Amino acid sequence: MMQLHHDRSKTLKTPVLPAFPRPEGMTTHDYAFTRLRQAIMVGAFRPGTSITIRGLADALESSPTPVREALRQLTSIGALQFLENRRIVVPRITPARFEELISLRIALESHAARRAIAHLSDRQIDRIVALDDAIEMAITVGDKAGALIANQEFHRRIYTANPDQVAMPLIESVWLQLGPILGIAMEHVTELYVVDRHREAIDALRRRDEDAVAEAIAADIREGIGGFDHAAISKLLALAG
Amino acid sequence: MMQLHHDRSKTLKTPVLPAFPRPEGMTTHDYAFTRLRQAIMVGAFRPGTSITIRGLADALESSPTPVREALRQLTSIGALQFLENRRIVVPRITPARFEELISLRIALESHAARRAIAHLSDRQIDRIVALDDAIEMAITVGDKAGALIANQEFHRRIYTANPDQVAMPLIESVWLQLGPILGIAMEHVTELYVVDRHREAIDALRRRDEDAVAEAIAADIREGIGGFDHAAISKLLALAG
DNA sequence: TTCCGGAAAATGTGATCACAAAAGAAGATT
DNA sequence: AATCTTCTTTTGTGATCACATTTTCCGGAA
Repeated sequence: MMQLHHDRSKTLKTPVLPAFPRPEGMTTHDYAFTRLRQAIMVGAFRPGTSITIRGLADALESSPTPVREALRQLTSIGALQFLENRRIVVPRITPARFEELISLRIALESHAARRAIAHLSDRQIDRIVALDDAIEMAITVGDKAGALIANQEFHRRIYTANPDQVAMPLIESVWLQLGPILGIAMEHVTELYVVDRHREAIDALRRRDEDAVAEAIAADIREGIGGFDHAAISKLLALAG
Repeated sequence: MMQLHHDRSKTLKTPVLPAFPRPEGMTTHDYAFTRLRQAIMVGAFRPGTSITIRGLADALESSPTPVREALRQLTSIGALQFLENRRIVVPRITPARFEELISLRIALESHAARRAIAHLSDRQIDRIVALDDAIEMAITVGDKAGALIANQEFHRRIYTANPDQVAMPLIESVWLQLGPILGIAMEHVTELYVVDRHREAIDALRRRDEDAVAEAIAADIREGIGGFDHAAISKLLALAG
């Protein structure tokens, strides 16, 4: 494998991806997929951005085959879209679609939280509290991306406590679909609010109170990214073409 | 494009897929994806079945590249699994995982039904009733696969009435994950029950009664495939290796 | 028979290339 | 200036091949 390949040495039009080193033994395809996925999840792409296979292959210093596979996978989970004319784009979001995504997030995540409660040990809950501290730390430092990732990890840690859980991939699909608009929002919001319902969720977890946990998670989503109303989303989308 | 390629003319170990003609203009990749997806959805594959890229490429009379893309997409939605040793298999199901999937189906589909109600016209409801008639017809004739597909179409038709709906792909992901065990169940169930809550759901739709619709859908799932309890699933899985 | 080791076959991976379709650029026509 | 036409470039698609890893097979030793 690993033959030489010629760099096309052109100016890359492809957006710069947050780089991360390629773990030993990871396939080219998997690397491309993971890196793209991460980039979309944290809002590195704008809605409507068009992607080219060869451009990405050059950026990742590989060839079209594994990149195309990665892009295809990303379309399967709603992160990208292959249009009729065979162009590849980051899906555009309408206010209505945005509201559907938020509503779906609430349904999925409150469900996942309920199913996880029985599996959460006190020790695990302590580790989740630590994560919440990390979030507030990132916020005070002003590290938006860091806060975002830590926040996702906070939610993920709760839901995946259930070893037989099957909802996490679907939840992440929704996160991916919200990624692009999240990127826009982050740019236009100068200061980060510290309003979250994490403490409330944690208390409810400690009490093993299903309804309270579900309500705290729902409120957290509603008041977080879900807090953008119809008009705000329209404005954001207009600002970013 | 469309160069010649040599048929390896061997006995194909790959399970026979329900054939369907390739629509004009559809790419090889898309054809492979659609056909495999359909096959898995109706239970044509057993849990644990292993798949090979070249085998499928031969069966579909194409080459590894587009087939691999299709398989990769199917893994993204939980229909297949690439193992560590790079083998591709239909995921195995444990009773606990089965229960999680059913529970997730209920959460997702009752949510999708709620969000669809406002968009359903009386005319659309009439068409859904016709679909329900088709299901009962298929059942009396003994056409299991037909009944299954019509049943899925019944659900899909309701949820997709909402034009901004985003849950359908996730719901189909869950259907795909249930497909293999559904295939086993269909083999070991000699007679088809006609117990469904479709009439109840339709009446609730007509009344635009959100809670009643959600409850009817939930009951339909619980008493349908969801009706298999822990013991029954274990038995089914044991019967089919 | 059982277990081990090495050869042979099968299989996933990824780079490359030819092809077709789409997009973009440039010039002519209205 | 706007629109259409033609040529060039870009881009997605899919077949093919070389390579590395894994699996399978088979013969010999315990």
